[in-house]
Amino acid sequence: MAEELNAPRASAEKGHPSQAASDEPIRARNVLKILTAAVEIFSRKGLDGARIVEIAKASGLPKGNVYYYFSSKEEIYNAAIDRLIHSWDDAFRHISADREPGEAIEAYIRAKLDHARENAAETRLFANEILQGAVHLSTEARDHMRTVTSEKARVIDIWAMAGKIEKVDARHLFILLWSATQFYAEFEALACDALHVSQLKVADYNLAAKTITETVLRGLLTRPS
Amino acid sequence: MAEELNAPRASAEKGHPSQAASDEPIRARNVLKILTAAVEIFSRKGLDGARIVEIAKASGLPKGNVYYYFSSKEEIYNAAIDRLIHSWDDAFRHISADREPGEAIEAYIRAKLDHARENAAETRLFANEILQGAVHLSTEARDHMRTVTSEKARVIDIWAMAGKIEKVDARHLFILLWSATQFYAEFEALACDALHVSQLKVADYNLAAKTITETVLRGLLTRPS
DNA sequence: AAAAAACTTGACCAGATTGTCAACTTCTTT
DNA sequence: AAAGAAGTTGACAATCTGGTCAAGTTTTTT
Repeated sequence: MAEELNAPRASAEKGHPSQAASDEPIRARNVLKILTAAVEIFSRKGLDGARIVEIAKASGLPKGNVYYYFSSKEEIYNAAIDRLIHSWDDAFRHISADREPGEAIEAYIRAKLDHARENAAETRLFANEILQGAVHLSTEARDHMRTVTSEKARVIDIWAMAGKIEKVDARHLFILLWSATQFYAEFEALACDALHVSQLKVADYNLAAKTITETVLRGLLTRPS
Repeated sequence: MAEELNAPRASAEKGHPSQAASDEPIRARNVLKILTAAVEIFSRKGLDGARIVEIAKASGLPKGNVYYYFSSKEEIYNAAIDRLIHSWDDAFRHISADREPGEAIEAYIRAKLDHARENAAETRLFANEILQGAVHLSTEARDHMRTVTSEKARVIDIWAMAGKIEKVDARHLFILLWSATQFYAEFEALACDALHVSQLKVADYNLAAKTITETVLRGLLTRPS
């Protein structure tokens, strides 16, 4: 209902995928401005806490213009959330049965940390959404994450059965890795306090990667003793 | 300014610590009701996202009554936040130089996980506050946490110098332990999906403790090889 | 039991917030 | 260059929200 408003929007909603940004420069640019600002604000305040004037101001557009592209705050939020899911898979791709567990897990940790650092706002937004109970995550998105997790858990099991790593609960292991790699972006204020720095730099992320990798891998890899 | 309103409140604000709940049954009971409800709501929505009518409803008191005990939403929030800090130290007490690192760290992990499970709402509230930039954490609270962290980091260093554990960056190690132990309470929805359960039970927490402990300790403890 | 203090409550207010819209400007098409 | 589509904008309305308060009830004190 009320989906037919803002007619021009609909025409571009599921536009021909062959024609990208240059096809609709103004719309694409402004939608991007809005979503970028929205991710930043939503990631700190959540859906209910964010004020759309704040998003409008951060995007450099007047409020009325924001409503030209999106019909409600929820719609902006959902659009922002939808973009998060795909980033889930990327790092996970490293967990593959045909690789050696040591380098695969190290690569995974690095990829996760890099992603969190380079997409801190998105990472926080995701955290915020889960904190609130994942109410706005589509069931498809959750199903997808579940499926990928199961798939990758089997890789861990295969490595364990092959004697390449110690026996470990794969799902809890993933949680251990997720939590550690996302922490620095999500709880930057706390990490800064703990590390006695005023701002996380690349060096801090490198030492984080080293600490996580060494600690976990040393505990995981079987040794030819 | 405007601090003199609600006069009776002030009289009990810093009341004689010798007389506890039974001294002011009604006030103590209602303040507790409000704070309990507030922690639950704030932990999901944050300061700006929470509606005080919602807190009022959850506490079973009419809104006007809530304002009889607290003069603003911020005051409720700060009161809720203040209670979090002390729980910080409790688990940390296990990290002590005169204990064996293996059992000390295991006890620490267990204590942290237990605390997160038993105080899920508080744990989420803390996470939410840090996510938003820790703006409402008093500087004393942050200083305290920093101090305790430094103190305990030295214990790790002592263990490492004594050759009892591998060399590791103590602060990043703590972050690894914090993130893993808090994850289950903060991101329960995600953990449930990952573990293929609809609700976390004690058994899940036990397996979490086992996985974290074994993985980290196996990677940390030096072996008499 | 009377008075005072503590507590309760729903109605109310002012400002904030979401969402609308008509008039306007800019871009695209022909 | 004309016409139509797309985009812009500030003003506006309806609702929501934080916070107040006066009038009432209950509890405590004397």
